[in-house]
Amino acid sequence: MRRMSQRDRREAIIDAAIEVAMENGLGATTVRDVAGRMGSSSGLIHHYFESMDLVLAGAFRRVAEKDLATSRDELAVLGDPVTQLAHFVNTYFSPDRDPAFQFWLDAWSEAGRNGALQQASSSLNVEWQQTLLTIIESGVDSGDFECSDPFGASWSILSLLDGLALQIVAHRTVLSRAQSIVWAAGTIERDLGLPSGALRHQAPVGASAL
Amino acid sequence: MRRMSQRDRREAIIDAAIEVAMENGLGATTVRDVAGRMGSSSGLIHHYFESMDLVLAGAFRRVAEKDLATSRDELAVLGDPVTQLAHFVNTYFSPDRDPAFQFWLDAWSEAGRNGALQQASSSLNVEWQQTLLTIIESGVDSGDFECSDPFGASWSILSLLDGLALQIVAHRTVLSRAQSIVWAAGTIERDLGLPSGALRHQAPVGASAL
DNA sequence: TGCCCAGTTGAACGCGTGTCCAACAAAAAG
DNA sequence: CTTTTTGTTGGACACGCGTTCAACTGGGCA
Repeated sequence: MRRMSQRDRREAIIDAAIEVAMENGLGATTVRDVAGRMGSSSGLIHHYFESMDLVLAGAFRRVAEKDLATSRDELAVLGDPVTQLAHFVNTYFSPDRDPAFQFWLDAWSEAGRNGALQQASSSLNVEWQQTLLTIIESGVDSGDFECSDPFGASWSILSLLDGLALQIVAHRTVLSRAQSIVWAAGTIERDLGLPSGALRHQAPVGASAL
Repeated sequence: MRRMSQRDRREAIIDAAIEVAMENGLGATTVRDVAGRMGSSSGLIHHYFESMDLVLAGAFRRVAEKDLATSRDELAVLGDPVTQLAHFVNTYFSPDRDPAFQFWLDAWSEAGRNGALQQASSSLNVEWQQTLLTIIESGVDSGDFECSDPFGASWSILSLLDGLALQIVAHRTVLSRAQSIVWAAGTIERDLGLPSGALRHQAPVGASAL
């Protein structure tokens, strides 16, 4: 196996763990599978990570951080809060995000039994909520939104979206993505005092919304 | 070990599986643990269930069905739709339901990999949604609620509640139960054209709402 | 060129897993 | 009181798990 620096090897291990977890689930990701994916021996993993739990927490953290960063980058180039929120809602159920969302489901389930995972999961959930909070606050400032409790609204909206996404990813055919967008948009518009349809006036960017 | 009829033994196995899964989680529930809890040999389980996956799916189904039945019984004795919905929202985050909700988290996570679990999980989720739908429809009929899409509203409200409950159970301290009730009630009131505070005018029944 | 140390190996350890099945015992049928 | 049926036993099997560690490289420095 090609030698690497400590930094590179740690990254490579996490990369391999992500690939395996995408196929088998976080909970079913084993040391040997990760080593096999890397093309290395299994002993190598424990030379860089104290335990397998830390590898899994690292894998989740990386996937979730990248997903969040992508979302923030997309929001950054959009002008007003209404457009930003519309984009947020219209892309939340994109099939592209399904694998990352399965990671979230695994993390929420495992959080009670894996301390490192719980920490990663809860802190990243807070970051998503803060992303939403920033949009809402700027919308209240600009007069686009009417909301007396932006903090509560950010948690409510995120929870609504997560609850719907959960049905889509876990149960596949119970809810359609397009339908979920319409329902979420309606509830959020009422929550923020927006006119009906305000969050749906543009097609989702780069996402097939079936 | 005392002999039982096929029916009783199957029930006893599921009972024992539930007890174990309450402590260790669905995914960490083993044949030997279940047998030990029953005080029987481990071979007995496979005399009644083709595989361990079916035992776990059975355990989830039983817990979720009982939880649902309890909720429906409580709703049945309440008069008007507003009171029913208020009860629904005020009790959804009760600590009593935490163990059952952890079962849901496990089921949602495993659904993609355990067919029997996915079927149980998705059909029971639909039953919860239908419970909500019945309340909403009767409220629309009685003129208490204003809602053009009761079906969509039922899914949105359930998803909002699940999303909040998920934070409470998986992350423990990120959100408080009382706060979540207030947020959910606010959003639902706006969704159904209720006056602000309509769903919070009574204290939760038999639930410490910390 | 030769040494040294960091990166890497892979077998071994103890334990746990689901599944299987021949043997056993208790209840029911004759 | 036998015989048959049926619920139950518990060890065997093959495998997989996370973790450990002495032995083994191979690249960079002296």
